[in-house]
Amino acid sequence: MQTSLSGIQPSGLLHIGNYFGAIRQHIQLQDQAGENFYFIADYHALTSSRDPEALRNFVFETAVSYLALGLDPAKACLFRQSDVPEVTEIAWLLATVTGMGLLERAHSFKDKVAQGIKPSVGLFTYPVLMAADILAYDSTLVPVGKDQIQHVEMAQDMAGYFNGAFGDVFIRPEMMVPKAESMQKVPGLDGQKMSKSYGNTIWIFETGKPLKKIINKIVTDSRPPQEPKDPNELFLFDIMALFADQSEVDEWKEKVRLGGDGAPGYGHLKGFIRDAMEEYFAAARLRRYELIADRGEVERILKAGALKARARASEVRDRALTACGLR
RNA sequence: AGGGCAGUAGCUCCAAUUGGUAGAGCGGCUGAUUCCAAAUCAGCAUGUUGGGGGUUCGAGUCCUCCCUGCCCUGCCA
Repeated sequence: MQTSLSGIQPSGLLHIGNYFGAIRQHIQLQDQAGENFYFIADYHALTSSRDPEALRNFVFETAVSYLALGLDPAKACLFRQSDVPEVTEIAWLLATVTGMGLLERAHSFKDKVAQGIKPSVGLFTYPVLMAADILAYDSTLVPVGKDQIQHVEMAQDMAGYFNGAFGDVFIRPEMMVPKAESMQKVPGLDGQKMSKSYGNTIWIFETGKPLKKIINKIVTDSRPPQEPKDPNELFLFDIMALFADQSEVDEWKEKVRLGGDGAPGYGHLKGFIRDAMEEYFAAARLRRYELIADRGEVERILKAGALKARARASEVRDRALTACGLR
């Protein structure tokens, strides 16, 4: 039987890059046989948050977003990372078998330091906690984006170190990395990869006038509508393709390629994208409003998830404690 | 642990007379313009001056304690 594990950090509002890059695939997994765990990585978020109220809101908003976007609590176990204290216990056990060198080689850590961020010990040991997240539920499958491959490899390494020293305790999970060709490109407003750190994101649930303004900010050139253009070099169409049918996108592209009086300007294309996106997330937006109105229900779902997650994590922890001689 | 240096807006700052209403650049936001953007123009806001306490009519500025970061010298489970 397969056990999958997905996590997401509640460090901001979720954007469409998060959705098409990760969330959508995460949610699809719930329909496969086996168990599926989804955690909101609030311990991880604390490595960068100093604002308790904001963190609480982001955790809630992240839970609501997953549920609104289709996560079904009947099929999947959604919980807060910090509701499962066994994870931090396992993290300590893993830390004792993990060399400094492994962590010093972590890309994400080196990147943050290169950005000038003064790292806390928590940021440095982030991969250890993440390994504990992965190993605590005996997960067999971990879906991740390219940027997280190294972290999963490190989790596999740490499982190997511990098992090598103390016997078979942890299950080494497989990772599932989406194939490049199946990944839709999600450029940000400026054409770079959409990312919170670039400040070029579009919030999933944006609507109305704010949505119009943000879509209009998509960077274009100053060529007039009549001028024939190669649509494949316009990343505007990559964004459009996320929300519109292939045939519709092709129609627009053809008009742009031909140019002339019948050709749409960038403004028209943006108007179409805005409407398509608004429609695409319409149902989810409604569910989000309902969930926000019923905080208690969201809390109940998270608590129920935590109960199930703890049951599993405590089994794994006990196994580890016994193996290494602490019990 | 001891000694030294530093902390001002989201970011960067040798702005801030002897103690006298906290500034600039970048970024951000609003509007004009534009098919939409960009550029340009007009306008707006940046803030517990790391935190507490004290002196003073009045503290970014002086005193004190604490926090954080960097450097030096040590100590150690």
